[in-house]
Amino acid sequence: MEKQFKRTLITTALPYANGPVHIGHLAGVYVPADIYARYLRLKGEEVLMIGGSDEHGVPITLRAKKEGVSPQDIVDRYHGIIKQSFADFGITFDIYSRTTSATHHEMASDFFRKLYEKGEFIEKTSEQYYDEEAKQFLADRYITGTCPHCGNERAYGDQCEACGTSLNATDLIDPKSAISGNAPVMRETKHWYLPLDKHEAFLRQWILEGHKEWKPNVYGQCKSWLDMGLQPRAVSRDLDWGIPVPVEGADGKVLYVWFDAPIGYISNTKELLPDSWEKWWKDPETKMLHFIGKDNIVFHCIVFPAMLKAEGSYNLPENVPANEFLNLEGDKISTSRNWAVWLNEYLVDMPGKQDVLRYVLTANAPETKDNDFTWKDFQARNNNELVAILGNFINRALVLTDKYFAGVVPAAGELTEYDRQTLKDFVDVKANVERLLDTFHFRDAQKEAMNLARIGNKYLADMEPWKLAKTDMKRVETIMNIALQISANLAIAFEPFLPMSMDKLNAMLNVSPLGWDRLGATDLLPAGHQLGKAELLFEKIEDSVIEAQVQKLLDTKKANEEANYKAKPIRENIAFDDFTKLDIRVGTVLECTKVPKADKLLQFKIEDGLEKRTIVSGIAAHYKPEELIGKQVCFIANLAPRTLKGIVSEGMILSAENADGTLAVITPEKEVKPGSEVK
RNA sequence: CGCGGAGUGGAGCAGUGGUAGCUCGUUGGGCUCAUAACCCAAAGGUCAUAGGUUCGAGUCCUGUCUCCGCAACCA
Repeated sequence: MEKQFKRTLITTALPYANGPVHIGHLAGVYVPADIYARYLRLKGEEVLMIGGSDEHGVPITLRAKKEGVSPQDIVDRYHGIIKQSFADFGITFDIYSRTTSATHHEMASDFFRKLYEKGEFIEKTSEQYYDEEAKQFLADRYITGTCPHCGNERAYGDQCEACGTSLNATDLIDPKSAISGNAPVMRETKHWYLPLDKHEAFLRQWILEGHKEWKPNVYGQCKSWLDMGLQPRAVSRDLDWGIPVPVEGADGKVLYVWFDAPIGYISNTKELLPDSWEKWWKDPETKMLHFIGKDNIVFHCIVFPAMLKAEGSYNLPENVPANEFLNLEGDKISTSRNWAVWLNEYLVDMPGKQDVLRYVLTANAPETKDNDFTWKDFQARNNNELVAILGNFINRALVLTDKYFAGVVPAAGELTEYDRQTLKDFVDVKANVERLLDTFHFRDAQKEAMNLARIGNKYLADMEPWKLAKTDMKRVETIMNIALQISANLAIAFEPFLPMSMDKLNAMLNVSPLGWDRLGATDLLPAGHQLGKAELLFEKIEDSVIEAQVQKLLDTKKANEEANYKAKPIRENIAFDDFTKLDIRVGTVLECTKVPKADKLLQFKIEDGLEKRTIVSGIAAHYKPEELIGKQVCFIANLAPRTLKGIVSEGMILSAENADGTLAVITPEKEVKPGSEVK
């Protein structure tokens, strides 16, 4: 079972280049990957860490259009910001490239062509919306129209952002092309599909039998997909931004982003190592790991391996240590709602505190379930752990040495039993940290490293060298020697986690970085060694700083809500006859129950003055059934019936909707006879 | 009976069969070298819930409830 590998290839999820990166990205993917990479490098192992921006896909083209610039301008901007953020946080990519690179275009094209020539694709023709003036097919995001649910006239073909409903392009009333503004027509288009079903048996064996050691969330989701049965997935799109499908008769078609993006891992390796990249991808002695978030599990465990397997010459990942999501102050992190801590802004507000964030995100990493980032917790971990335990211990050791020995490492004399026990604990720390890192338990590994500082604090407290200094300076020499050896060990143990602070510590100890194999040694600092200048490793963070960050979040949230609120423009005039076609009535709610197995639906029995009628309405999130019984509501009485969850709904209850999506049903000001017309 | 993850002391989290643990917080004490930091001790949990398997269950099985993500659903 235990395979031996010569080298490790680490890939990190490619962030999408239509915005900066935030703490969720860092916590879920890049910090753990970087810790792991640094750890292996410290051990002297051969390791490569690959990253890059994902720069194709529809959202980037839409954003470009909105801002009146080219897609290339958009990706250039965010690729730059993202790359800088990673560099600032000490994420040690061997290469951070991008999917618009020439190398990647060539690699992805070649990959597609090889699968094409091997007959690994199937071709299918289907009908999609086409813009005759712009002469192109329209992706769902390129179609706008009236939302059939809330009447929002600017709903997209895949989703209405006003009511949050996900839609099919064909659901939109009065669809319009986002490019020309014209009504699109249906036209046939051909696409290539990767028949995942063909690889199902292999994947089932490979994952479910061969990789039972994968994390439960990863294994569980793979099993779920495999048990549901895999379907062919389209690998091409009608779009002009992306990598052209490299076969005859594919004009105007590009590779679908999820096909092109993971190949970016390969391209970036090749860009870095044009001559030896294949060793990293095809030599079975290379161990490949994908660091990703839970949203990417299916692509990295099912789809990409199927692609690699179909191609035939590549390795498959050995493990996919996917993390869950990080929330922020109790709410889901959201780019569109600006609910995030952006890395580039953090660096402005908290200069020099990259390691603090790295520490907090690791200490509270969403390894087994979604976790919550709060500023209060950030402050507590900084002040109570980094400052009080780690920083304070280092400071105590150095200040005492400075005071008694003018900053020169004293020699250790005869060891007491207590000294020996303390030194022995080092060795255990090394073994524990290694075991935890080897199994991707970064949170626990960091905690174990922190234990070393606790051991140090306890040692000083128990030995009380400041008291002995009055009577037994010889003994103080030994004590301080040991305290300094602990400090030097800390510099090694924390190197993967807090690289910048450990650089600082190394300078304070006046040593160059020590290798991982030296961790646990008790002679890292020889007697007579002159230490550098003592500084504070970490600083306390005051309440006011934290309050400012919380306020900033609340402000942006509020500003966002207000900026988003704008009464919708009035639609074009209609003839009076059009209005009279609508039969709006008042009815009394006789019964109201929740529709089982549907989150949003309430089922009503309405007294309409004729025969009672049944209406299903999607307002369960806003009203409890009993709140509405006995009330009068307005409804459209002559809307064609429609079946929802097996119930025939005979009309539509009218309600007014706030910008934030909350609803209020429309009720007559005085009670009227059921069935009264609304005019 | 849609799929997956999760429900453990005040907070955040570990813990996949053998005396319930960690960090923070709280309370009391000690120390004073140190960034009012450090050290010790204590209080605090019927491990969501009901059954079952077992000599023994937080840990395995079954039912129920709740939360998160995905899917469906918003006439």
